[in-house]
Amino acid sequence: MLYSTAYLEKRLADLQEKLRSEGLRITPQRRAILRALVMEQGHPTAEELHRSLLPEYPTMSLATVYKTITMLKHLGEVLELEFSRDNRFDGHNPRPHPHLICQGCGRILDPDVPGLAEMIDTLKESTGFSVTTHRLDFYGLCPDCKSNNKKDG
Amino acid sequence: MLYSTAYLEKRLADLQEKLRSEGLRITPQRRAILRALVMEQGHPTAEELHRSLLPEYPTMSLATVYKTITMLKHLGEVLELEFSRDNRFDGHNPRPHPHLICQGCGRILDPDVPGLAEMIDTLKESTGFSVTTHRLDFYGLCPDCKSNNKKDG
DNA sequence: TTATGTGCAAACAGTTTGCACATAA
DNA sequence: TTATGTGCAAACTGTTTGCACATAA
Repeated sequence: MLYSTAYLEKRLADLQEKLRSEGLRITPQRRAILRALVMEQGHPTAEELHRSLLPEYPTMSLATVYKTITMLKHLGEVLELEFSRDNRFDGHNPRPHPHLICQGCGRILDPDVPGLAEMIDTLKESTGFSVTTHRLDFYGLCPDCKSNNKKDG
Repeated sequence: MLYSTAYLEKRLADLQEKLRSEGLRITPQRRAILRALVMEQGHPTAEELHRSLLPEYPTMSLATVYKTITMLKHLGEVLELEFSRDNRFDGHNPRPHPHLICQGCGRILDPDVPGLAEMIDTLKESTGFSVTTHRLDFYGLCPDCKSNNKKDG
């Protein structure tokens, strides 16, 4: 997940433009939440976003974070990863895509999975379903956590 | 998901034997919950299980349903599908496997996904992760709901 | 100026837990 | 007989909502 600063600034500007074009107001809170969602590498929870914003915006409420994320989901600009506790949000790539989750450090990567589109086509053919979206999470240990485990064990 | 009655009865007997061998008590409630989990086609929620048991076991509490499911998860005999609301449980195949979920009728199928093992091997190689488990859900419309949609539209 | 957004606190829903009572072994 | 399980109600946690006040446009 290595986006250039220029790329991230462009994404942020595009998001603001989208709000504007939808007639939605651009408040300091929304600007801050957009920025945090875009700049934050990784897939933060609502709590994490809120916590990271509090120092600079001491009156920022968690409810506003949730409301803004909900708005962005409806605009199709944020992907929500639902876990049974602590959902996480992807403000970079709002289209469904596979995730690779390290059970050691919690890191979430967006790996390339070659052949996925073909797999879904096959699935459609064999089942008669129309497959419109998906949620694909692979769990394991990242290289770092694998070697740490060996040291500890 | 078309298991024969004989197969389901065997699964039920195996589960009871597992409890016995672990020194866990076989109470009427547990017997009933095991039976419901095994016989219920599909992937019921805790509430659905509880509701289906209430007529025959009017004093059955939702807490006991949860506690029994938790026990079965620890024994590795039930797979929990976590959604942000209303988790669902698979008492047939407790190993992680792909699901195909109809957004029309809520039906959940366990499709064959050829090439999945190879895909995971490739993922391991390209990322250096050890991939130990996964959660793979494909969403769409089943053939029935597709044609109903056409009629309604 | 006024429709929209914010922040607080309360509500909500699914799940878990503490504890007195019941019961399988 | 007694360690384990049950059922109730309360607690918990992440998320949503209602409403008075604030503010972007």
